Amino acid sequence: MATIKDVAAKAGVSTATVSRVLNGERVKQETKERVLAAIEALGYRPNLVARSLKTQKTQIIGFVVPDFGSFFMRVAEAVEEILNSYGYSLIVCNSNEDLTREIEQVQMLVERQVDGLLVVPTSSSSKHLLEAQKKGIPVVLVDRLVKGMQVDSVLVDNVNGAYQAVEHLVTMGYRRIGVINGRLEVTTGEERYRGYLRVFEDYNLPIAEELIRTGDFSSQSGYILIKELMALPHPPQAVFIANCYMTMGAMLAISELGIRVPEDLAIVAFDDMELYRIATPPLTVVVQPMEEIGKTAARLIYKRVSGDNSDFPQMYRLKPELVVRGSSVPPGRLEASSEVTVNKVAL
Amino acid sequence: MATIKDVAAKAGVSTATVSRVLNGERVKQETKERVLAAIEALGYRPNLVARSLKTQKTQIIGFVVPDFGSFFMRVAEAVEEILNSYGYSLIVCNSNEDLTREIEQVQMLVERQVDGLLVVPTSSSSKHLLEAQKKGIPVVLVDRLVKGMQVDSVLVDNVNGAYQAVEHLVTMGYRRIGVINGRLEVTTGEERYRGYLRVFEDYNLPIAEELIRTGDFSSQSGYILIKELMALPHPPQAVFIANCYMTMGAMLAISELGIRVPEDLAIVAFDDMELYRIATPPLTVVVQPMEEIGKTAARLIYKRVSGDNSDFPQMYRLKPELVVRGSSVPPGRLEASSEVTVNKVAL
DNA sequence: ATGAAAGCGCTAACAA
DNA sequence: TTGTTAGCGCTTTCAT
Repeated sequence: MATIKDVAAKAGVSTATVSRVLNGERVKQETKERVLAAIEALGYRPNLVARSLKTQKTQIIGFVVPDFGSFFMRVAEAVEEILNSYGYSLIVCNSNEDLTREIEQVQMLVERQVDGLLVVPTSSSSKHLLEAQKKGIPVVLVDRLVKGMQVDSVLVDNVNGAYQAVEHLVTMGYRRIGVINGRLEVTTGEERYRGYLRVFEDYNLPIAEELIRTGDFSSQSGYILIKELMALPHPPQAVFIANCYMTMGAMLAISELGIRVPEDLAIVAFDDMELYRIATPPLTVVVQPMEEIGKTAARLIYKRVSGDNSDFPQMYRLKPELVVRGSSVPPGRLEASSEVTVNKVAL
Repeated sequence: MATIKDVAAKAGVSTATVSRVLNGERVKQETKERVLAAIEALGYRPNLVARSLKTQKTQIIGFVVPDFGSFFMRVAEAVEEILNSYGYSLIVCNSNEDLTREIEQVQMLVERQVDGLLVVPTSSSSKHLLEAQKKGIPVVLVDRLVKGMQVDSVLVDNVNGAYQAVEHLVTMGYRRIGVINGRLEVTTGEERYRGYLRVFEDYNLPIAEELIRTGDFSSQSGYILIKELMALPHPPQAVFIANCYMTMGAMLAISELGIRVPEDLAIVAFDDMELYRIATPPLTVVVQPMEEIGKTAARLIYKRVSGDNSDFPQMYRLKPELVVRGSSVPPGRLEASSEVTVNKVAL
């Protein structure tokens, strides 16, 4: 492959001049044209690896996500778009919700000299992230927090999101409200659970321990736990499910069991997915601003890699939104179920 | 950050020796231990950018996909897993189903000196891919083909997949069968349409032109086109929808219109999604082997970057599978609708 | 078994 | 405005 030397030779100039043309520095118009012609003729493309070694900047941001599911990929899509517009590339890595793998991926990204790191931590272990910071690599936590670490973060107000969801059920008159939690050692799981509890506190309602189940965010656990709940001698009348994968599993179980929603069981879920709208009935959900999470995280890491360390550590708490659809209606007037849908179709 | 020089100094050896330890070459046990101790003490990690510049290999594979939706991400997940096990990293880029962007992404990946390229082409334009090949970068096409180009590819047998889907409807007795096609200039779109047509040919059935609609793979086009079809004076009794996003849009329209499935309209869709199983009724689909596509593509590109050019150009045609669920039942016995589900739940 | 030294392709002082 | 040159951190002959 042609190098800058070949171009220099062909254009009859030094490599420095070619470099200047490449980087848009001042070069005499005529020289510039000769260089450009040589580049064109040779089909020359700069070697970004060499450039990175020299400049000590790769223009790459690493993004470690726990899975390639729709939630994080919608975030990643927004991140990539913003970052590309700034001239950065994104490497998205899958930690598989596994700390060991997360550590490996972070280490690999550090060795690849990424300029910055976006991480959705799988646990509260922070050693590998601290190390990255120590090496001067800015880190921004996305969606989840690692406690006791000074770090930028872009999060969602999970407590109040869950609160709204459960409060919605309570104000409609439900009392036996179950919950399918995610992993409590992950902040999103813990916070959503806290939101659930807080409603009972605020409304001075008793909590039925047997209606509280803790899964691991997987659809499998949603499937199992909803079955456990519904097999109870006195099953819940409503349930709050803490993330989209568990909701998926729960809905499958529900359709297998022939449980009618919302007649037998009202549902409010955290996270929205396109298909929830075409479920029968469409699901009431707490929608997270995925695109905004991505854009905010991208802008923040860009700010840091650009050397702006003001307001460190910066924390964004984006607000989720309750969207009431057919899966939750007042226990009194179930006939109206199909009319409760209030979401605007946004294809 | 510590470099190999620092390690060498600390261990009292040359950088060459440190490099040998790093790369597992023969070094006296005692020396090795001293080097390892120095590495540990300094928290040294090799700079992969420098290594890449020297070895002319980045151990990175680029993967350009048209979107970050569940289909391609499931493929990407499998690709990453295999590639990581070979010591390679993956950069997934979004072309947004847009040729200009695809060209930019390919160019960027080439400049970043990726060792190999996986591409889901957005069109039959091949110039940028030929250029990459010319520079010695192996290219493997995934899911879609570019005609008139000598290139490795991992594809699905779309013609027979679509054929099975439509034949299933025909053998059940349906005759007025509509189709919502994807982009015909993309091979998957064209091949699935061909499969549809071939059934009518083979069964010597007349084709109703007004039941053939061509969209662009987006859920929006599915939404619009199913409405067009159902607004016909003589609407179809069954419809074949050529990909998952259009199916999503179509199902939303169907639920809005209050059309009953399969009573008013039987549906067979290309692509499976987890949520199709919890739709009412669950959807009959042609399932693509996403994981196998990813693994096959990963293994093939690995073979090429490893210098094995045997059997070039190699083409895999993986077989999709028809899974009959509740959205398609013989028009005669609709009462049985909920019993036809034959898929095994695989959570 | 180990070290010296060249060089991968580029950028950035510094000189001219 | 342009050229000369050093050097980013690593690997890899070639010597020793």
